[in-house]
Amino acid sequence: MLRMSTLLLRTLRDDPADAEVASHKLLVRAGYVRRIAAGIYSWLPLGYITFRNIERVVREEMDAAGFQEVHFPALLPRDPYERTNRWEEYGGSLFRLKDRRGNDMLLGPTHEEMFTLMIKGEFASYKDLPISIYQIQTKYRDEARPRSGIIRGREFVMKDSYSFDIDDEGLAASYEKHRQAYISLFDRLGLKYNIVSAVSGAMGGSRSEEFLAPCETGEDTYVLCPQCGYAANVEAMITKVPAYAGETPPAMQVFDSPNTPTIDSLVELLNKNHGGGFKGSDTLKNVLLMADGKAISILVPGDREVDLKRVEANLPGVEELRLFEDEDFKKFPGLVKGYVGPQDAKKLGITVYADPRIVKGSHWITGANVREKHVMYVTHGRDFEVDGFIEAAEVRAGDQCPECATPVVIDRAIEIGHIFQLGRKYAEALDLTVLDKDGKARVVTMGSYGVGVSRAVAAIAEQSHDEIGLIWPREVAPADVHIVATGKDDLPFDTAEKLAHDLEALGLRVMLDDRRDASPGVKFKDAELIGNPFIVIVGKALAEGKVELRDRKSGDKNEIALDGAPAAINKVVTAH
RNA sequence: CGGGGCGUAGCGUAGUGGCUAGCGCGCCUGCUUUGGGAGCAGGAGAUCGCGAGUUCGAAUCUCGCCGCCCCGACCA
Repeated sequence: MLRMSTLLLRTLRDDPADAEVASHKLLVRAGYVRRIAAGIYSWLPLGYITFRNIERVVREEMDAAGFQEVHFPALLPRDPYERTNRWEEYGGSLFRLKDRRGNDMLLGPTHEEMFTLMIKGEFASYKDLPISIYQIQTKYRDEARPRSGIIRGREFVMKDSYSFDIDDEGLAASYEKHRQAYISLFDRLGLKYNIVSAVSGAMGGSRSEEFLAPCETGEDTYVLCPQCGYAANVEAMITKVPAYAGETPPAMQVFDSPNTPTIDSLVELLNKNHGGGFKGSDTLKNVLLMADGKAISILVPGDREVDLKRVEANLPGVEELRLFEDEDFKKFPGLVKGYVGPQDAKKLGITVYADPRIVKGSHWITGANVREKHVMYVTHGRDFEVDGFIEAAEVRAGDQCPECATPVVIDRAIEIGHIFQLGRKYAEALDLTVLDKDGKARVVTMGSYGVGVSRAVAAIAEQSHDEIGLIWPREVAPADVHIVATGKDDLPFDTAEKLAHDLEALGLRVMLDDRRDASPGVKFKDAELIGNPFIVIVGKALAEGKVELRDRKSGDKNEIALDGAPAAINKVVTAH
């Protein structure tokens, strides 16, 4: 039983000055967490109980799926991370340190290497596969900018699991098992979420989905179709465009366009000198990028910006991607800043990628590769060719859903889980093979799967609170029932004490406000702030032999007879 | 890493060169109070982030450092 009279807890009346988002403010005010350093928090009793409840749900669902729990150190040697090149690749986000002998060590940001080596150390046969193992571990990432309280910390707890299979079909099955386990665990945690297609990106796998918990303060942006439920990370959003059905345009026509280095200035000139009705979307924007030292041009409709994150996600293998700088223009004298067109790309030695909207046969107004001149009727397939299509343009609310063509909405969310078909990258780097039926060595294929356990505390708080405090789903709340005793004599306190014991005997978890010196108002405010799903008030109504039961979320209040109260309360609570 | 802001008691804050650094919450003591963050009286608690400098005098001005928050870049 949690007794308010002795709990290590001091609720705060004011929002902390360094908190911006609701979860951060409330978790601090209600006495769940305290900041130690940027992105590093300690858990007070209430916070740690809640945290462990979430951890327990995660563990139970992992175990139910048949995955085996293991545990690695957070403090790790450099060597395994050297072999996968991540000692370097991880950059500034890796906490590096040296032991007394000068050996390089690190605090694990994620544990692919260690898991791979664990399987390699124990197993060597296809008969041992498939297997999935997991841990619940503290991770360390020296984020450039920790933010939003415990949503994005430098130290956080993650459940990470890894599947090992002999072939792609096995991987697909392991992936699906994890997907199902995640669905049941997030459902149990009472989180609202969308499963969103993601881009596997630099990790080099194939299929990947994120579990995103929608909330305004989330830092991930994703696309959602209100009609068919299609959901995708902005990087993974697919553009579907019908084939060009218009007439074949006349031959290219160059025109003078002084002082029109931007799309806006070009459209203005067109409408002034060439009749009205021109829009930014009639023009073709050529955005020049340097990709690992190679010049590429991205073609998008003039009214769209290029989204570098999307480009990067869709250009696998490229390590450094940046916009053209003046230095780069010097190296390509044929490119005239502000007047670039794709017609002469071959001649200029530039690779051209087009947004899917630049369909074959469509014609555009674009730069003439000559200062102060543009061209119209520049036609894809006739006047220029592209080296490939790429998802490059920014995604906007109202863009068409690739599944059903309904206008999509754009929403924000917190990433609470990520499942990922890793493939053979780590197995190859660390030489994880097993012998197959024919006695031949085969590289194992892996999946990796993460749940942010500490982050889930904040995600639930974000999704489940009101102006006056937190509102926990029962399974994660510090207690099922928060009993408040009010009054000046012993009766309400003795009654509350007995009720607490009776409820515990029925299997409920109880928090009891047995403070004799606090006023009723303080106790009510604290109970509401702390956010247990049910509040029982033992006070005034005792005169009629009743106690009051409140539903924290709905605010519903009911008086119930003290006689038989434990059973009645138990019934309401367990039906929740 | 670029831009902006902030650092005064456990928390929230006032104080732009001049007396013993002020107030609210919280904390301690006593009395009263007990269904919506009680009242009165008394009290404890602050090297004003750290270090240098300017000055008769610095929380206040200058320089350096450290820390924290926000926007962006980054984020298996």
